[in-house]
Amino acid sequence: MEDVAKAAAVSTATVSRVLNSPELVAPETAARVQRAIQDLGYRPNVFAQGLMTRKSRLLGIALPDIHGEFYSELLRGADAEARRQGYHLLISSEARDDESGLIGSAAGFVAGVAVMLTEPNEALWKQIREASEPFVVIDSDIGAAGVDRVLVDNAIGTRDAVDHLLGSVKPERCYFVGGPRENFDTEQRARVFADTLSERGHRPDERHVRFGDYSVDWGHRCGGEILAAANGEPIGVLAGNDEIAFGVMLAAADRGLNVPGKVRIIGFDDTRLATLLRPGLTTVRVPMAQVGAAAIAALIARIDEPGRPASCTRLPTELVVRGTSAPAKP
Amino acid sequence: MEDVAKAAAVSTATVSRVLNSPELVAPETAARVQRAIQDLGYRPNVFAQGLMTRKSRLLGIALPDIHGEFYSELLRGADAEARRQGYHLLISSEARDDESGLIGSAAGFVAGVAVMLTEPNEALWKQIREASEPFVVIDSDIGAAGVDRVLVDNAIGTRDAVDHLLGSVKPERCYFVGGPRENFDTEQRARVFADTLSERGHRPDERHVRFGDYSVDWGHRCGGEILAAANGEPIGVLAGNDEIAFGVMLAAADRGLNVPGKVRIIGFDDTRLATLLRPGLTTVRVPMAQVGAAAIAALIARIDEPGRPASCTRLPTELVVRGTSAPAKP
DNA sequence: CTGAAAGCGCTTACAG
DNA sequence: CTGAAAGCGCTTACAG
Repeated sequence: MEDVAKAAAVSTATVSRVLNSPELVAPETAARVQRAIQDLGYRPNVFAQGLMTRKSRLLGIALPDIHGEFYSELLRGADAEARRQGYHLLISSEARDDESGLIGSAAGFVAGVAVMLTEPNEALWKQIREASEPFVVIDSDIGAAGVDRVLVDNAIGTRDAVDHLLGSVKPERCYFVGGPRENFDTEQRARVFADTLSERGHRPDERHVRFGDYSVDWGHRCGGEILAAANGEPIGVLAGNDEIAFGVMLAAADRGLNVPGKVRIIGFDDTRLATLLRPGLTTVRVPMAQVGAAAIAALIARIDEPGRPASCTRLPTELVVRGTSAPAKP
Repeated sequence: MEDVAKAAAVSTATVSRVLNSPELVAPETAARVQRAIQDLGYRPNVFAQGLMTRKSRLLGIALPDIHGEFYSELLRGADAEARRQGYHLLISSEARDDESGLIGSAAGFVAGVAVMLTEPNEALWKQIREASEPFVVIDSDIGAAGVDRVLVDNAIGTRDAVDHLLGSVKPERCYFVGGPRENFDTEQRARVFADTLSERGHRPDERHVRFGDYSVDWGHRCGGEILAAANGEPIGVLAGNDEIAFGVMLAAADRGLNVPGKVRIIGFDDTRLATLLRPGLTTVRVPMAQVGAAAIAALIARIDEPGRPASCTRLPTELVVRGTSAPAKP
């Protein structure tokens, strides 16, 4: 920096101003300094900057140990947005392990952090509320006392999926096979599933709304039970994610039941798996990359303007019709 | 820090020494300082530290825009190792885009960076050689003038896979359907495939060793061509990755050819897909999490001891037999 | 074994 | 609009 100042025949203060508040510098001076910066390939020292300004261009992102594909999509979106705004992304996959995970170890390190919270976690929420740096929470709909949040709007996609199913299946022959009961997304999907059916005059009971985990195995098992009890007319299954949906497809195959002929299946997430399966899996797309980008955008917005009211971004989900479901109006 | 010094009735220099070179401090003094640190919840300022020492506990990792699952597995391994050694991981998914990607933007920021390089990239290599911070290269077998590398040893798994195929298929009826020709892994897998067959007295020609891309589509297409030409006895296919293998399975299904009865198929990577398919996909497991961990370990080793000779870690691959291949000795 | 002091490279009131 | 100067919180020779 000293060299730049010398080369441009100004003080280091001016160089600093050119970089941080160009409006305070006379245009000609600024130009001269810019040129010197170019010529000398000067890059400000991040540590010195951080030491003075008390804030870095570093953002943390903490994810639970979720399905690989989700993870990487979200990260990709987050990274792209961070980069676009001149920030770097620090990752941590231990949102679940150690409570003090990223939050503790990156304290005072990072200008803010985005945490994904898929299940209730009071301990973590407490830390978030007490933390000194800005936080944004992904996927958690609760405990939102003034904390920025980014959510997936499961309602749209779920409603469309149920309507789609009802185009060719009776309400009483529709099932929801979800992930863990505590999982925010599964919970919301289950609720909207039940509500939508209710509006059609059929309130599903607990045999029709099932909870388990996000695995092929669970889908296979639960699908098997459902199919064993259901004979005759076609049934419809909305799964909590694509893997569960695939499990249900397997259960149908076990019984020689044609999909979509006898069983109409809809997944959730629109992962790669959905496009690979034959027939292709009808599913509800969740825009994970956008979720990541939105979280980072919200975080930076808060850093830039700490006083702003807490935001809540809701990203829409969308039904993607492929081969495992019948057309809406047969 | 000043407060800690005061509380422990020592100078800040001593506090610093307790933290960085405890062996230089008298045990009792050290204990006193430690206690003060505890009591006050003191955490050193990372920026001030970085400003003095010229190095951070930050490591960069740059990955090409590869398949989600790979990406996240590698990252998980890398993150775990970094954390274990008290480092943080900064990610960048743009190893491919902008040449100056992570390398430029994180310069002087990060104590070292791990880059994954799956194809020749002279421009990137040049930057790596000229960079001031330590680098370790993942997956690239070339241009290794004194640079630490972490590689996957494709030879073991490929050889085992071919042997496995040859247990029930004639050498002249074995095919390799690879990814991109320039891809280091595909190239090595193809070479070992050809060599192993040659040792068995049959040197395969270009009809038996094919290159395309890492997609289901390519596997489907290429598998279709191969199966169209091959009738009668069973054939064996080693695919460049699991998705290609799945494409070949699809091609077999198109023609009503039983797998593994008429077509024996082996994939590569052992992704989640391999376990989801029916029949389960026989495949060669690539330990991605370990690759990530090894890269970080090598990077830290170099940071700690800049003079050490360049290391080259080779992680073994392993054949995992599932349903798409016949038993070795029928 | 410990302390006083200089300095890392920046930013930012404070004067002018 | 610009510069001199203080200071951010640490580390590290240098003395003792």
